[in-house]
Amino acid sequence: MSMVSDARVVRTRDALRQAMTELAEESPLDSITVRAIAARAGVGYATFFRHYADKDALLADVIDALVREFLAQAAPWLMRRDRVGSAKFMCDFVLARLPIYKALIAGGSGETVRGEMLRQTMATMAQAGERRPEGVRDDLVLFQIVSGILNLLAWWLRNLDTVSAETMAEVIDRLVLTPVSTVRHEPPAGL
Amino acid sequence: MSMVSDARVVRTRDALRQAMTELAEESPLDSITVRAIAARAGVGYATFFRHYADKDALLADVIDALVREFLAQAAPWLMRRDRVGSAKFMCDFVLARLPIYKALIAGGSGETVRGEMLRQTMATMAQAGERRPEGVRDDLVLFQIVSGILNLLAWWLRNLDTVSAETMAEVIDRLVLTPVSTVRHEPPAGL
DNA sequence: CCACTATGATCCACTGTGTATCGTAACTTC
DNA sequence: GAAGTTACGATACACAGTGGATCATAGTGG
Repeated sequence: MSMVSDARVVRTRDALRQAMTELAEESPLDSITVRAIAARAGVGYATFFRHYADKDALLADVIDALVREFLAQAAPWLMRRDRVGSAKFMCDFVLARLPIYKALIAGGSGETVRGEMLRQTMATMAQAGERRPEGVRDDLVLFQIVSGILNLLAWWLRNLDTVSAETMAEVIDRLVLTPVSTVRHEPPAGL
Repeated sequence: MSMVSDARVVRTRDALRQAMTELAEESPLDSITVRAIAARAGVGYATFFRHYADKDALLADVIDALVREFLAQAAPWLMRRDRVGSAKFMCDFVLARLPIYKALIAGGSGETVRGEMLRQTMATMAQAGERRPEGVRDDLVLFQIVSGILNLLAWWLRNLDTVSAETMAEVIDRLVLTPVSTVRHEPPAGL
């Protein structure tokens, strides 16, 4: 994929991603400047722009990696049809990486996370040769699954003290996964 | 509420809200400058800051008015227990004000809309003396209703050409309203 | 009618972005 | 290990947008 053989490039980009992650966990995204990122990464200011067009491009790169990690680990769970088990895995996964997910999902850039999650999920499904369920707008279904789960997780991350991962998994199953699975087999008129 | 008797103030604020609305329908929110808003409103640049702390404050004011309008007209529908009818009303309502809702919900500030919608809905319910259903985290329920509907509307506004309002109302009912209503009476263990 | 105050015009300091330049240091390839 | 390539740090700069300040003027409410 990435035809980068120069060790300096790898080092710099890793440092920038790491710096962005750290800063995102410390302060709101809008207040993070390119200068702060470069400083934290121990990298010259101008060097930043040799690797990323702007702050959002770096953030997208960070999110891309996070989503990739999630999908890789989640794949076996999603193969089985154990809905509550899948939901539980997601809750535990987020819980184990609390700071950054709190910053991203509950913070301002849930939009970007959702977009990247949708993109990569579609790509993964396409290469897995998933067949399209007939009579159902499966882009709407996928959108609802991803958005619905991210929504509930966003709420949960702001209410961790009052709701356990087990309970949240059950909620996700009842409010998103099960409803979507029923609509898949018995679509409303018109879809 | 607003203790403003000076006609100039009313005129200026109306002009600013109107200008913000027009510009939001024309271009992405981030690219709208305070200078552009002031110019469009036919108002001096410095005058803007005499009424709003920044661009977001004005946007919040505009959204506040939109949500207020929605809740006022939606109240009768929400009193009845006709879920599909309520969903249909929402779809038609948004459809009748397409440009601004497309800019806000499908655009970048869905977060603000959701927040304002949650705030005002809670306030409305509180003053209507809605009783708290026992054993259910009703803040989670309300959050899910508002977020879920706004999510699906956001998708719909990007796919208006392929899905009718009637179909969308049915989808909203099946994916959000009905699931939430079942969890209300039979909550998952732990809530 | 008059005191009051919102307004328009303009200036300014400040922050952040993104580009350009240049000498130096590090890396890859052979 | 040497040579050629290339990324890097430092710095300067043009530019856009913000938000606060001033002051004469015009509109407003009592």
